[in-house]
Amino acid sequence: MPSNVSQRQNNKLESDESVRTARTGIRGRPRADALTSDRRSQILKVSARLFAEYGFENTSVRQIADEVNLLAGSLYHHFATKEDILHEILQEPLRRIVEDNIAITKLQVDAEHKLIINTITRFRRHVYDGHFDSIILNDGNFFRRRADFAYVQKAKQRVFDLLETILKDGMVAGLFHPGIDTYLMIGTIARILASAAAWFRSGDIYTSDKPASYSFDRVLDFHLDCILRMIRTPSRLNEPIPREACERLALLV
Amino acid sequence: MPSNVSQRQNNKLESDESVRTARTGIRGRPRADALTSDRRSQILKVSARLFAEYGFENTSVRQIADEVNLLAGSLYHHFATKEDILHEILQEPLRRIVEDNIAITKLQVDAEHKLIINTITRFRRHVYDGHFDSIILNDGNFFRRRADFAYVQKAKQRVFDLLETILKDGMVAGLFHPGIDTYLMIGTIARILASAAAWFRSGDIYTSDKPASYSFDRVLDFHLDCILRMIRTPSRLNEPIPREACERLALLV
DNA sequence: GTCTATACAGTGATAGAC
DNA sequence: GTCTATCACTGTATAGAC
Repeated sequence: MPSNVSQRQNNKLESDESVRTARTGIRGRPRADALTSDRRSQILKVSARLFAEYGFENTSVRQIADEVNLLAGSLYHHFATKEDILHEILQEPLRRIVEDNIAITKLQVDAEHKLIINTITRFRRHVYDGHFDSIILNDGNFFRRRADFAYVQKAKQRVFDLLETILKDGMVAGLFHPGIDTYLMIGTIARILASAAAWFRSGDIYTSDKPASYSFDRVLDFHLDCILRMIRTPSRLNEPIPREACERLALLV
Repeated sequence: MPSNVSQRQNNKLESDESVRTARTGIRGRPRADALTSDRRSQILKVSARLFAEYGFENTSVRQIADEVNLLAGSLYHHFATKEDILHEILQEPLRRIVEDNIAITKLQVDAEHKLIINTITRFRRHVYDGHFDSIILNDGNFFRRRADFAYVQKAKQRVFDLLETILKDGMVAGLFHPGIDTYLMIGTIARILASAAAWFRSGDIYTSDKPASYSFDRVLDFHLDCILRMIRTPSRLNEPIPREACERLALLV
């Protein structure tokens, strides 16, 4: 899954032509099979990728238009402003976060299982909603400055609230060591998962003697291990991590 | 130290006027006491702050010029390009990283002490070279795209190399548990410290029931504890963290 | 639904007067 | 060392023809 998306092809002429002929070929007859009203979702998909790579403010509407073979002006038939595109990109991933949290809260398992399931789920989302995740990470300053994007912070808050509940429950149940500063630990766990997923997506290789292509599962296991070491009460450190059981439950989330 | 720098005052007219009178008042007589040839370092300081807050690409030369009470064109008497300003901002913090690494390598202490000293040093740099750190973090994509900034990656590599040596030594010495995947652990530790420092600087408060103003030392202790839990061989988990001894050595670094 | 054409503010950078 | 004036370009966005 790790990939390097670097080549910013300057395919203006080439693609302009190819598509123009394609379009003329079906003039007046909107195909239902392919991407008809899909212009809209096509724009969303391309924008998400560009925003993730260059940042929202550093992506121009011309760049977006180029990649969907439109002229800049034509974008404004589909969206009122560039910011509206961003709003719509954020909508679904944010909804998923809320749904995940509700589902995990309802589970009838102990705090450690919930922690593991939450970790699996969050890490999966971070990795597979990669564009969303990059945007949230890279344009964090932008979202903080702009009041009309405050709902982004609200979703983040929900994630923190769930983690807080889990940590406190686990401490009461004696599963986690009693000295945990939940406030600091919540932030630390969240940042570990987000930044690890960003690394995993980018496929960044920093050390020479490990060309290393790590699988999703291996990276996930590593971080589960780290998090449980930070949190478990020492006497429980050698207990196995109920990975499979939690994995099954995580799929239902 | 945590602060919120949000207000981007639109004081163009106001400051334009006030300064113009101030300058006319001392026309022709450059004061030696204040900032004479300091124009240059003043520009660097202001630029670092702006780049850190808005990102390099989203900061305009006019913004910089405004804040040092110059016109945009005049900046080009001091620097050839906007990118040169960035190059110079990066120079010193990067040099410090290299020096830190050399100093730590030379220390005659065991791997765990080195790990702790390295953690203290890195965290301190992250927090107090805050502008540098924000730039590295926020404009990471920019640096990765641009070959003429490759030296940034090189410094990062040195940090990783040192951590790798420490981890391997500690495992051989039986101080750290033997199963550590050093490659993954290096990245995880580095990201934990960088992202924790970014959080600490921003003073971001995400949970309602903890208004919490954490001290530098408290946050550092928390992360030292987390890192050692992840790494120590279980039987050594209850040994105290030699904080003071390492703190003294870290000050010499 | 897309294109042509354009408005208009902002961008990094330069030339030459003072 | 700073200012004035300006260049060539890119930024988001709009109006109206097809």
